[in-house]
Formats: sequence, structure tokens, C-alpha cells
Amino acid sequence: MKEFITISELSTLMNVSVHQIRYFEEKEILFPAYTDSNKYRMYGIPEIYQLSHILLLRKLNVPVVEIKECMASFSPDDYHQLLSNSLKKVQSQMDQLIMLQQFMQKIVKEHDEFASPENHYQIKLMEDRHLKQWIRYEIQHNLNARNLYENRPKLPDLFEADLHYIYDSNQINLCYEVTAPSDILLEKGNYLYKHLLVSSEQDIEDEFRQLEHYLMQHQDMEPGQIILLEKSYLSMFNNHKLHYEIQVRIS
DNA sequence: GTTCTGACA
DNA sequence: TGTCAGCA
Repeated sequence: MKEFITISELSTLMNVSVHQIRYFEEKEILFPAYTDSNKYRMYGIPEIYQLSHILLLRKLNVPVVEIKECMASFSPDDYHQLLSNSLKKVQSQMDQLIMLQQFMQKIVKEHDEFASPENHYQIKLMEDRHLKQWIRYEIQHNLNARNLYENRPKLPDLFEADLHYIYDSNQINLCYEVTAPSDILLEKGNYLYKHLLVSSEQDIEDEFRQLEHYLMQHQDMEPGQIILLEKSYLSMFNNHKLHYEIQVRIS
């Protein structure tokens, strides 16, 4: 019976592990042509085709347990349906990966920008931004975990977004950006801004003092509300420090 | 030397 | 899914 091959020969031919072939047998989807007197499994051409079929279905993400049903009863239409479902899943995985790619590109780009001249004021033109209010609190009361929990918005991946702290007299309005018009509109215009790396509350207070001082020296700027953006995801670049951007609209 | 079964992570 | 032991 020289024309039949052993399990290791089949595994070499088909690029799968011996273990995997035995596993397919355990799941009753691939049997040897016969078992030799030494109990060795022996395989012929039909088994090679059968294994190809199984591997193709595996490639289409069909679980091994379902392959059994497929091969027992599937019509061409069933296979067509199977393939289009598999295609949909792949498409959605690709969509997710593209989102992930864009998010990573955004982080890298922002980090590059952040790495450029720190510690001085610049001006940039910003488009309209729509913000949703999250929590409003007195400036002297710090945020705590319970505040955040009890007022949690229905937004996934909240800390991947830029958090906006809008300073409004003695209150702080914590907001996050949304696409559609919402509670607060930050109007298009020129904004004075500066990047900060912060390790304590004190750093932020110092920064505010510096900004006020700067604005005093530039009376023509007619500043609006001061906005502090927390770049949550950029903070992973520096342990124990948070990345912020301080912004103020100017005329 | 190769494969078998069974067990384990 | 890979790896190992113990056996034939």
C-alpha cells in the first residue's frame, strides 16, 4: 500500500501540524483511509481533498465544530450564505482595524506636534467645535472618581477623547467633543495655545498665572474663556505626567 | 525513527 | 495549539 501516506507526510504536504490532523479526526471531520496493522493512520487522495476543504473552511473562519454540519448537509446556497457572512465579518474587522490605524496615526501626529517647541505660546485657527457638557463643578472642588461615575456619559472610550475643561468665572465645565451641535459651541477663530506637561495641580495653577500675565501684556488680544484640553491618550508617552493644551480664543 | 494515546498549559 | 511522556 505504498500509494498511501502517513500522518506526518500528510502534515508536510498540507502544511498543518500532525496534532491538527488528529484533532480533525477527534471532531469527526477527517478520517484516515485505513489504519495500518501498526495502528498508523494512512491517507489517500480523497483525504487530501477532504483536508483541503476543511482548511478552506477554517480560513473562512468556520469553527471546526460547524465544519461537520457543513460537510454533512450544505447546499451550494448554504455555502454562498456562509461565504457572504464570512465576508461581512472580515469587512467589519477591517473597519475596526482602519479605525485603530487612524487613532494611532492621530496619536503619533499629535505627539510629534507636541514634541515641537514646548513652553511658548502659539496661535492657530480652529474650526467650530461642538461640546457636550459632562460635569460642572466649583473651581475649588476637585473632581473625584464618584463624580465621574455618577455623571458618566454614554460614551465609549471616553478617555481616548480630548477632555475640555472650560473655565467660567469660579466654575469649571468639563466637556467632551461631539460631532453634532450640542450644549456648547466653541466658535471658529484664532486661538492662543500652548502645550503643557503637568505633574500636579500646582503646575496648572502656575500655567494659568503665566497665561494671565501674558494676556495682560497683550491687551489687544481680547481673550475669551480659557479652555484646558486634556489629551488623555498622549499621556502614555510620559509616565506620571499628563498632557494638556491650554487654549484661549483671541480676536 | 515514527506514531500512538492521553494529559496539560 | 504545541509539547511532553510512555508505549508499541
